[in-house]
Amino acid sequence: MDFSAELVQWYQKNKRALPWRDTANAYVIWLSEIILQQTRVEQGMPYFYRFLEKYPDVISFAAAHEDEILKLWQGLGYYSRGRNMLKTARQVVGQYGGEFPVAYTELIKLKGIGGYTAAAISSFSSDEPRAVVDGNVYRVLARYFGIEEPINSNKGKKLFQQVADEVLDKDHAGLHNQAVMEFGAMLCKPKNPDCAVCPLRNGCYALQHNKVSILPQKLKTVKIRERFFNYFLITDGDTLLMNKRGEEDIWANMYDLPLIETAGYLTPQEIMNMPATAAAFGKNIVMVGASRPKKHILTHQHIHAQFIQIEPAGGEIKYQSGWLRTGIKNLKNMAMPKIIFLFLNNFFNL
DNA sequence: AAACCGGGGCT
DNA sequence: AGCCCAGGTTT
Repeated sequence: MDFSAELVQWYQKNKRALPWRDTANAYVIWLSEIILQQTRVEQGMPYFYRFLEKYPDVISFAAAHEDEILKLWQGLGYYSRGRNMLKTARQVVGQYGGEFPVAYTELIKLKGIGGYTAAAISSFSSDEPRAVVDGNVYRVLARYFGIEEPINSNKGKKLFQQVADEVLDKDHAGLHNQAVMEFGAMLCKPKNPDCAVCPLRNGCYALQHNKVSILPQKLKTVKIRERFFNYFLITDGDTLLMNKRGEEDIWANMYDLPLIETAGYLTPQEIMNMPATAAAFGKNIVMVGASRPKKHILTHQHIHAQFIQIEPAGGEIKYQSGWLRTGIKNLKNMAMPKIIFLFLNNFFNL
């Protein structure tokens, strides 16, 4: 038996009796699908009943006031779903004569209906062969077929939709779609799936390769640090003060300039007034120039750098670890981050 | 591609 | 505390 047939057989034996199943009424299916977006069945169920009782068809829904919809939606979260539903209901009444669309290409045009919901409504109401891809489908496909592409990358989304379309039973699209999702929700759960009793265990890549717990893969959004580097340009004849960076941070072991990092942006004058500046370079220093802030973008960090030229270069400087005086003619042999090289190259005409 | 939207259950 | 839920819209 193939993938789809196994799932459907499992589904027919184990499915929950849910009030929006066994209906072809696109309005009712739409109501349930919007409510169930990012929402557990148990949480959405009472709302579904309340909405259906108060608005038994799209005509009555479209006639509601937004305040009434939002009040009935209260506690469910993602309140734009309720507002979008009202827009869509009114559009269905105005443009489709109150006949809720069942074609994917029409449904996808409506507010609050994306690819998943359009596929769900069209397949459930008219068996249009469109594969649904939701959180459950990602999980089932990733595990069974061993797909390691992250589900939240553009490449991954395309790939999973493609695989879902390939395994779809096009003659029984609605049944197939419901089966995959129910299977993902009830058996192939995110944590502690019931692999021991799974009808697909023999063909499951993740189970055979001990990868159930790591699939599906998801790209975690790396938070970008905003950092503010205040560099000091201190020349003395044909030399300048440089800094060899340590092992820990970005640009490890490369050269930049003496640096005071701040938590946020400060103007050059504010930097000059900081006690840390006087402590490093002496009390009698004077700012003789400053660059505009420059932004340098790294994968995980945005560096906001500015260059402040100070004088005199006298003996008050307390050399910190890594600082060294270098001949300007040596600069061309020193490895520097691009933002430093660009500045020095421009300043000294290297 | 990432931010934003939300309450609630599970581990 | 972090992940996930029958995702979609906006920037």
